[in-house]
Amino acid sequence: MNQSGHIADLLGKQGYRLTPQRLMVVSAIENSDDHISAEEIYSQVVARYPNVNISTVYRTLELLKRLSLVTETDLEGGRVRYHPADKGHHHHLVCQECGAIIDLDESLLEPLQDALLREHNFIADLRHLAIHGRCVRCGR
Amino acid sequence: MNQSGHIADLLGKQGYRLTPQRLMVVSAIENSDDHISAEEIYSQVVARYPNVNISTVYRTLELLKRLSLVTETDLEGGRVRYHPADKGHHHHLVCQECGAIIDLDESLLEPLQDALLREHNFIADLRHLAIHGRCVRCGR
DNA sequence: TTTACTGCAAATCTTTTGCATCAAC
DNA sequence: GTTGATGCAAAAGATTTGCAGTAAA
Repeated sequence: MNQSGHIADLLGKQGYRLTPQRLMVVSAIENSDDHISAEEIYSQVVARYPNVNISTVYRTLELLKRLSLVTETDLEGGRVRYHPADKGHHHHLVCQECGAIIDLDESLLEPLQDALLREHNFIADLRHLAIHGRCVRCGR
Repeated sequence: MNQSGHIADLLGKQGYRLTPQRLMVVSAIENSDDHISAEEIYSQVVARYPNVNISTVYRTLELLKRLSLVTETDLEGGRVRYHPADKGHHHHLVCQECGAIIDLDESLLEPLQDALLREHNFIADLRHLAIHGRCVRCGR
């Protein structure tokens, strides 16, 4: 299980250079409570290091994805969000009304996963599923 | 239950002008076996009516969405797909390896829908869920 | 010193918008 | 004849890329 700062270690061990830009991108992702977008990461990094470029953020995210250190999810449409790959709970209920994002317990999806395997021989990758609908407050 | 051509009727009855461009966009959606993208609709329309503009396609889709005559789904990322709103509920298994799209029976998702309502008071809109993973042929 | 990484600017791709013209009603 | 719909061109938003300079190792 990765602790804070682990992603940077892994990068270093694999021979990737630990530039301040990369470290700040990684730390933004690790310190985010929830999924974070490229733009949000960029804002955080720029605050301390004003001349970083957003393309560096994207290139770092690309690298982290390739190494399976972060996962990307498309919770909205048109803006992808990132999240450390080993930080559990990757299911979300997204309210179409108010935009609220509710974390979903993994166990609720196990029966579905089993059924898909049984009836369709389909190995479902349910690590980052987003289910849209209406939350309690927004009712129907 | 809408028959072929019904969307155009509905548009007309609501006072929207039945331009050839609109009719062709609507017909492309109605005749598509599966979900169709804006770009694909555009190609079909341009083939017969070479000077239509893709912005017209988007404007028509926008209108049809607003009137709940078509539904949009985000099966991939970065490109949305369209589908007549009343053409049954589609769930898809999307193979990450070969891209195959397998239609999924609605009943498999009912338990999940119930569980979400029960445990989170969340009214899930599972009309167009896409589940990614690996199909039989691509194994794991 | 080497070459991976970065910043910058420009390109891409999808979708949206302003505006003058045009055609469905 | 009106007014809503279209075409065009340009903008917008997210992401990618080419290239020459820079700094991590």
